[in-house]
Amino acid sequence: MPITDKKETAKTRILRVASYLFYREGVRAVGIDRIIAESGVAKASFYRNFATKDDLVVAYLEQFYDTFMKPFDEVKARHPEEPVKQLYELIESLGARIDTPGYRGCPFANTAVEFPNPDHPTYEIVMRYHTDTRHNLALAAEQAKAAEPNTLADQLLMLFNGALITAYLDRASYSSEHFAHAAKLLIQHQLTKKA
Amino acid sequence: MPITDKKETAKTRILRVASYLFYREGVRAVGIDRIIAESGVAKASFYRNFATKDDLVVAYLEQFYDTFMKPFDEVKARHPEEPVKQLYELIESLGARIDTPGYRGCPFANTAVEFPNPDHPTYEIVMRYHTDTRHNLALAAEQAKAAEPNTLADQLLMLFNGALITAYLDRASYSSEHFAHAAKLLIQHQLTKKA
DNA sequence: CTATAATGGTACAGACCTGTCTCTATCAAT
DNA sequence: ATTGATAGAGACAGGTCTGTACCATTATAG
Repeated sequence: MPITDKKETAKTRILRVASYLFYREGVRAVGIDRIIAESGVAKASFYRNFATKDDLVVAYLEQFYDTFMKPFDEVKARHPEEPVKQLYELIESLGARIDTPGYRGCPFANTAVEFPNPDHPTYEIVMRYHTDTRHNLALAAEQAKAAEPNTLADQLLMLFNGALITAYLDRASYSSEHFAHAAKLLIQHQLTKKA
Repeated sequence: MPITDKKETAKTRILRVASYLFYREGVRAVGIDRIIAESGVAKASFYRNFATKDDLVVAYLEQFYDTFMKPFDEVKARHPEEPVKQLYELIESLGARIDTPGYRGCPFANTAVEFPNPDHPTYEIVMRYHTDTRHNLALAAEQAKAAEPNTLADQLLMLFNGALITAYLDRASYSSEHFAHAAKLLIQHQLTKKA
């Protein structure tokens, strides 16, 4: 096996190019041939690293899973004893992600729209992303002593998903300030409410 | 030209079957051959009524456009002098739509995900749906004397889109009560706030 | 230097997709 | 009954897609 990793390996190159194209143009719209051409890789090399296109799509989502979950760990580490601050920073984090150039919506939602069949290999990771996100939100809400942590988690998740898709559909009608303001309103209402 | 319409014409049959399949399985996933087979129509008849598949997709979205815009007219007619009631009934209307069996997300958002290219023929109607919805919300917010009508419209649109996509991605984490409650909270905050 | 593993290039098979074409059958109006 | 519009059935072309096979090339390990 190779010791040096100076040159980017074929597998990582494929995954990088595929992620870029899948996210920008959609999974179904981007064919294997295009990925091979733009990553400068042989077709055989592709199929040696990914048995099927679906396997590549799952790997693409796994990457985003890590990216999307990291903020939860980060805010927990940064403010271990301040759950409300955790929630607020999660809001900032999502707003920043949306304001990033090249933003094209939520890759999990997008993939679920392209492959609605629960038998599809992508179904599992989309659900995992969603339930984990909801679980983390509920945990923070509970520690923040929200009156109804699950209600708050559901509402925040709804608003998060709404921000993600609205900013994608029509940039002009989205504002990170309006989003953050609405989210904080939902949080504050749950904190001042009697359980 | 035919006088009687007793038998469903080929065009409406195609559109009905295509709408069902496009909405359930996605536009790219459903081919012309399948639509022809399931609507019991000849291929020539199909292309006599729709020059291309894209034309059919646009017709499919036009149908949904009417469906999605109707509630705005209805609530306005029902409560012409009560804009807050209009907003509340719009919330109810959306919740009811989501709770309908066979619900599979927002057809406009779904199509935009499948065809992100602004040059695609579907782009225009998706934008039209979105801007019209936002405009109608802002109008009601203004008449309700919201402190910042455009802010409220943006936030409601975000929450509406979020409810639509969240209910699609994970039915278990969606609740029409939680949605309605969050929406009413945003409205009430804008009504009690000083301009 | 040699052996081994990873890679590039490319042709190809089989399926599916959109769209065109021809021919035949039906049906309503005159 | 004849005519003209509408519709069904299906072959076919040209392209694209996924996935396989074969062979030459490069680079690294021993």
